[in-house]
Amino acid sequence: MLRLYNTLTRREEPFAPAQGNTIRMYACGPTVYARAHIGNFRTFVCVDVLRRTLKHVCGHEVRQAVNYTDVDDKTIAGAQQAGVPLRAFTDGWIQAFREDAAALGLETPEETPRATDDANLRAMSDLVLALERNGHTYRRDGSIYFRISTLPAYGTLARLDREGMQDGARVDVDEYTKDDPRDFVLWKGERPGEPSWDFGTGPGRPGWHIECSAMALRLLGEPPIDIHAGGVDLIFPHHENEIAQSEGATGKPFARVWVHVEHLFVEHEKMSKSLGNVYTLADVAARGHRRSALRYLLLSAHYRTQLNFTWTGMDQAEEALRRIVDCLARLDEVPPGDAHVPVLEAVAAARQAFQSALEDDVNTAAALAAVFDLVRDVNAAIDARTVSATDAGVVRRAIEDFDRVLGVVGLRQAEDARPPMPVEEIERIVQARQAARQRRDFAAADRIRRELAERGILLEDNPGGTRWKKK
RNA sequence: GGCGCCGUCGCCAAGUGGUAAGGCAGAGGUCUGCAAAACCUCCAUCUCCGGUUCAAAUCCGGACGGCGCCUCCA
Repeated sequence: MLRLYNTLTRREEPFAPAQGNTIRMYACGPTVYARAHIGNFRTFVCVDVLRRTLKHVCGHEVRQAVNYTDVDDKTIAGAQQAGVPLRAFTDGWIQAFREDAAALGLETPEETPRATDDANLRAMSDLVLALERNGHTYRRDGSIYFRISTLPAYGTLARLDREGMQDGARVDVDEYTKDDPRDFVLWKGERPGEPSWDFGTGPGRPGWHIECSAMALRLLGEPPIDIHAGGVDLIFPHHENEIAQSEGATGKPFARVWVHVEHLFVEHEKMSKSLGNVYTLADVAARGHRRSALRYLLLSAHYRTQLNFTWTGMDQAEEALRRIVDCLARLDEVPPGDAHVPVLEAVAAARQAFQSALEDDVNTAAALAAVFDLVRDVNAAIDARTVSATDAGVVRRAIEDFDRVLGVVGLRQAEDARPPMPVEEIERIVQARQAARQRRDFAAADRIRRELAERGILLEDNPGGTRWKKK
């Protein structure tokens, strides 16, 4: 059974869906005003692996919602600068996000709502009005605020200490007037030059926190939902406020388990525009790295530890992934025959270790170790000629199953299937080189290999023939 | 000021009471026309100091070092 760390209780807990076999999960998605960076994607990749673990290791159904925040200060400012309507502006960044997500092998969630869709705005307005009826709000200059003093449980998730947090804490300087600095806005009153909607609250636009509460409740059904996930920085105030809104309106707990992914650092520093270390997928690709290697790197550490992104780390990830893919390629050249018990045992041991690792709070680092243990055993067996095509199928299926969760091997294979030059040309050249080798014209053979290497293609001469692969 | 996390081999990273997984890099060897791939062997006592225990990287206390949150942020 899966054990998951719950931020609410600060401990690992056995996890099962509240009702039936379906997990209802919400994860906070991107604000679509720019290209998402690799730190954003660490969170999304980890949530993707959690999703896949729930499906393929635990055998649950998953109903997941991930939102696009397409209205806030940044998107409004961006649209104004670009001189295009807000919707057109955010359309472009949503498209960019989807491309990057696909390149990283992220599965598409069942629901990907946009905050500014009418159904969602209506849900937000209804939620605000429910809070108003329950006495949790006040109005000021056309805006509606949540009064946290009306909810004694406020601060439970973030473990806020009412006394201790005064000194040294930076004061929230908001353009809107609030009774208590920690009160937060639910609905921002209409302002010139800003988009505005009115579904009963009065004209304006939603505050940031309300969209997640409203869309989670609308799309995932009766609270509590099973899992709510996001980056650690969202614990406060975003998730704390989501809880306040949902529970203030419904009177029921909002989410059973809160999962938070630690931050990605770059060369030991927090990513920031002023340091110039905010990288996107395009930046990583421009350095000659595969998306699969980035996904691998993001999975190589446990999701609750800070992960330090470095370019040498990317190099190491490329090599590690190559080891798995090369092993798979060797399996293709194994002779037919019956199964060998030691191979089957190695596969069984790996499956067991892999599952245990993921059930232990999604320990991807340990799960990867199980994969590499299998790779070593299989390679040794291939050298000892004790692997048949029958065994190869068993091994391949195991690694395919592992990759249903990791999502990294298939990604790499797909990338490598698109070499920098036409496949037919590569194969023609390889054949020409084979002919040279037959004539024992090794000078020519080596020259051809060198030329291909310069064009990004590496050759491996094996007993069964020559294999080419992308550098 | 308050709350919290971390410090494991050159690099990355599991392990959280029973005597240090895995990956990358490195050294030697086997195989190979060469190379690659692969295999075999080698390569740490866990920041430091005390304490608890038959037994600690793992628990407790302290020191040093790094980091996060309390503000928009994945």
